[in-house]
Amino acid sequence: MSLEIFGDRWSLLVVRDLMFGGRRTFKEFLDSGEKIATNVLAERLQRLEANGIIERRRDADDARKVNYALTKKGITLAPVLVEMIIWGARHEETAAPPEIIRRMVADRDGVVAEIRDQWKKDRSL
Amino acid sequence: MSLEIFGDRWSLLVVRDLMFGGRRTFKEFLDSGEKIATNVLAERLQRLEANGIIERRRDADDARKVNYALTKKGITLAPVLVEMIIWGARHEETAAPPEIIRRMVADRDGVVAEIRDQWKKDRSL
DNA sequence: CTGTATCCTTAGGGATACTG
DNA sequence: CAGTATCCCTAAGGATACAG
Repeated sequence: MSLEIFGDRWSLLVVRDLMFGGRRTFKEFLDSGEKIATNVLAERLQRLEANGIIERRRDADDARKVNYALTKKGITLAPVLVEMIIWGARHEETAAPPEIIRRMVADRDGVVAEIRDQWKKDRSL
Repeated sequence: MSLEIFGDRWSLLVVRDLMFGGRRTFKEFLDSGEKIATNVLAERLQRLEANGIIERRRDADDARKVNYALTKKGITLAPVLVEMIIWGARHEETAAPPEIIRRMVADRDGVVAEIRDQWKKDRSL
């Protein structure tokens, strides 16, 4: 089963950050609010890469930097993540849900389409 | 986050069995293919009940039997589960996907609606 | 910055026996 | 049948130091 991805808290968070959080570097993931250890993050990034969900490339400008990005396969996770987030928004008391989440609730498929378009743009740079 | 549910392999499997597998008793969950230990299953059933996802009732006929069922909140997980299953079907080589899964891929919202209707019927018995 | 390498602790979970 | 109760053990993960 695909539970390797869906059944894992940390993998889900990394994909979420990549998909909606605009985060792409090791450090950015680390600073994502939730406290993840460096070894754990490294292990998950490897696993996600092995599963073809993300890919890593060195930054063109700064050779020390590494950028992670969702692969074509990875971006297909959007509908699942969006559905999870909608569910969460409906069943937990969030003071004021961010704009993006309100839009998901109102127009799920529209937001998924946007996410895909944005990914294509970023990718073709 | 709702990761208490989504981030847990066993919880996901129980909900799946309840939603699509027609399983409702402790023993049926145990025999679900995946090998889950009795103590683990018991713990997850409690947790899911505490979270308002499932409810337990004694069988009307056989007092020794206990039936589990999705609550109103639990059934709202259908779109998420369906989306996960569709993703899985698309990215793993399953020899011959069961009918229900083929229907999900073809008509996601239709299947979700059916699941809900079926739940209502079962519930009003 | 992007990780490895260790160490150490704990929770999760398998196996099994047993109870109401 | 539907769980509890143990025991035991391993793998996951937190903390921290260090390296390329």
